[in-house]
Amino acid sequence: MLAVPGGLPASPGWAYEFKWDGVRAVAVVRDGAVRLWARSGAEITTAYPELAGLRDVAGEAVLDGEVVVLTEAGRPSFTLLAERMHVREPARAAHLAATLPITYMIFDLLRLGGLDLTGLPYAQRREHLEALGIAGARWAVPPVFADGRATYAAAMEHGLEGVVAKRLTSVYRPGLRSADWLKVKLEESREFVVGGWRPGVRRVGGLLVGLPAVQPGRLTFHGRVGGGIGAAAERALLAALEPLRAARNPFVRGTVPRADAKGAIWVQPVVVVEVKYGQRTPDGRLRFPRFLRIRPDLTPEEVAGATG
DNA sequence: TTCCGACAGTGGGGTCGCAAT
DNA sequence: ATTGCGACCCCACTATCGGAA
Repeated sequence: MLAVPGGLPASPGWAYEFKWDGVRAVAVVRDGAVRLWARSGAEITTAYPELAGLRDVAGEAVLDGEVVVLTEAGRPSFTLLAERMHVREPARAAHLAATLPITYMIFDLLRLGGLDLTGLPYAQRREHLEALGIAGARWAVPPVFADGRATYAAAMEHGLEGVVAKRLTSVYRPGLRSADWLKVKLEESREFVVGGWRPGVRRVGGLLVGLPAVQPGRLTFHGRVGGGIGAAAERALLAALEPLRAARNPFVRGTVPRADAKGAIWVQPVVVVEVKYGQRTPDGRLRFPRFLRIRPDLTPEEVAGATG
């Protein structure tokens, strides 16, 4: 069951959980063994050997949750988890389980003792889940809250990805994206300067964007933006960028990875665009970026620099 | 006839493994 | 040894098409 993007519900009758930034996983505990499945249907058991211990706590059960890697600050890091996601070789997985351990955030109980619980309302499934008393070094049942605004504020304070609101009366619908679960993400939008673009299937595939560098007239690279460019926006972007074609790369030397520069058409760094995104990666790139609008009212000088 | 929802397609940040260069 | 590419993970958004209203 998947969540639909939305805002905080105003009506009562909802439970609020933190949104965990990791990999969704269903755990099947049966016959003294634990098997894990990804959203795609692929089995991912061998990637996370530290969850084998779940066999002792749940009996016969099917659990739903999110695999995360917590930083020292206690915040999930998808970037760190990425190093573990693809590992299938047992020896390497065991080594990583010791050096970069994951935590399984269990937030739903789909089967217990041979009984299907998906037809029960959320509130009752949650009661059964909590009654299991699951707690361990590598897994947890994270808390649920009744106050949406307070939960959102706490997520913001702790630098989490957002909040998921779940209707208390809703049944579990496997594989379905349902409005009974709403994900309310913490997002930012700000202005960047366009330093080039890459043609794609469309005329404008993605924009290479950056922020003014210390060196005048140059940019530090912050990633590519291709999502959110509709037909009208594409026309406007081409009209603005075509006259600015430049022979040289306006980004500070060495800040644009080779793979990003491939096929790029450079422009004088003049056009300012507003970009919406989730978070930034450790090296400053934008995660889930999408184009919002051109800001013809702003000049690069008015866009805060790379440090701001 | 119009509207809406599901779906495919296009774009993004990543890692890993393998094949081609 | 490097580069390219697809397979998996996370995703947002647009355009399209068929069915419901």
